[in-house]
Amino acid sequence: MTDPLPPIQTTARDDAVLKALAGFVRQEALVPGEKLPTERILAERLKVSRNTVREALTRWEGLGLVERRQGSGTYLKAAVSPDMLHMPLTLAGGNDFAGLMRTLEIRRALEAEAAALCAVRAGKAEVAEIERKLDIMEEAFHSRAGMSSEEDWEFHQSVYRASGNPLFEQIISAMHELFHRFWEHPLGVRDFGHASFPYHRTIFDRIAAHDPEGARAEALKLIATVENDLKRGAANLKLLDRK
Amino acid sequence: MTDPLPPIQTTARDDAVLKALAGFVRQEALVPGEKLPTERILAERLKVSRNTVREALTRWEGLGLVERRQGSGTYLKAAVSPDMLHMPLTLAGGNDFAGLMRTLEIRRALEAEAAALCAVRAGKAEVAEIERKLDIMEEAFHSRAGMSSEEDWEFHQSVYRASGNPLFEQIISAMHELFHRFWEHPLGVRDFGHASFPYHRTIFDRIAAHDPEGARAEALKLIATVENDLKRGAANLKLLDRK
DNA sequence: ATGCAGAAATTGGTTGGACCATTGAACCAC
DNA sequence: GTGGTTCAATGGTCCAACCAATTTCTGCAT
Repeated sequence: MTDPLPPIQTTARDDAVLKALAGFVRQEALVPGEKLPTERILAERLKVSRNTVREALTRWEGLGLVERRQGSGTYLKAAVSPDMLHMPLTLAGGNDFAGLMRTLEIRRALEAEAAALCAVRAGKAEVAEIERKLDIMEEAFHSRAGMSSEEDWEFHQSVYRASGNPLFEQIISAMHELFHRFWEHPLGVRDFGHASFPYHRTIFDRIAAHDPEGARAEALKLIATVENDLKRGAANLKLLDRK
Repeated sequence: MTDPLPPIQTTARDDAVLKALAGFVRQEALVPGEKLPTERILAERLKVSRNTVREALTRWEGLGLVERRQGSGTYLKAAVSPDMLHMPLTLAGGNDFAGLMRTLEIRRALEAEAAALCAVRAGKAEVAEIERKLDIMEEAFHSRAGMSSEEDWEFHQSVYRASGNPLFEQIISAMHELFHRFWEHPLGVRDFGHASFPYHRTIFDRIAAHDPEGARAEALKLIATVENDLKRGAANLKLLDRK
């Protein structure tokens, strides 16, 4: 189905720069965190203007592949391979309550599937790692008498990782930053997330028992409690508005 | 849990440009397809260098919000609102069989949830629209004696739309082109997708009956058949390699 | 008038050079 | 050591010009 006559590329300077840079990263075996050559050096070595290099790097920065620090340098932020696919999503209106509910629906979908896959695939090491995160979370919960979003997030991430499919973690991580602020001070509901607490262990139990459908069901229950909390929070806000 | 000392932002020129431009788009009520001011005009009006304008536009271009055509102008490509959230995803390695299976797992997660939500929310009009797409698909199936990926895709899209959450369609559409090439010539399996055909109607039945869990279950079955077809295809390829 | 080829204006793409702002390391005084 | 100071390196911004693709205008032939 490939176009038999692909348009010739007479000018694609910045794209060529990115391809060359991707090759460089691969050849030098750079890992996230390392610094790549300065813009001036790249411009000189690639025989292009520094502005062109900057446009290319701006694209990668927008994709979250690199991070630029003025005065310091440009650093690799994520693994880069030549056959990667860019999927820029722009979600309109994630700031209000409705937008938050929409993102939560996506999370419910992925959370349930990740838990099910995890129950099938997680080996002993992965199960142990999840249990470790679960213990840490429960410890934090009891000592501070409330949900801790940080430890909670760590637990879920360990599940995503053990699912054997890195896409789950990528997508949910990208969304996580989006509603992070809401997660912190969630609409004035004091014991936010309290109701979801017990389901973390039930999910783990189903995963450890290698029961995919059970894990899926428990994950759905967990998200349902979070949804209820959110709705309660929204109701609170309405009351406040009306006062 | 918010960082008590967030880093201050002293300079954010291009970001400011984007914000100003977003405001401009909103004020002028520009819709996708319309042309926005030239870089030179923007630079003059915003009192910044044309380079800065270009960096900002490069970011938007990378996010798929605008399209630049040399000699013609810069055109709005998607709706833009000031409170939108960008979620650039870079998925490594979607070209091989394993990558395809990974994307399919994401699709299974979203498909099941979308079907369930659809069963809850779809009104009469949405159900009718889905049935229309289903009829078209079945018609194409019988006349051509095989699955038609185009009509099949249309059906699923109508389900995503009726879910009431645009994120489903956005995410899956972005991934769709990823495995589109595979979808066309699916690994040498002649009756690819054949097994999934009946589940389209069972999904629709569950949606029309407003049975979310039933719809979820049927959607899971459908994806399972596609997964099996894919595995068969992979086995075929292995045989071919060995010959 | 009409149609069309070529000139001219428009617009994004690229270049080179300059300067500013921030960073981090080396250095120094206490 | 601690806290400034200096200084080179680096990303951020600016400017002015030119290139390349596109669009628009112009004028001639019909």
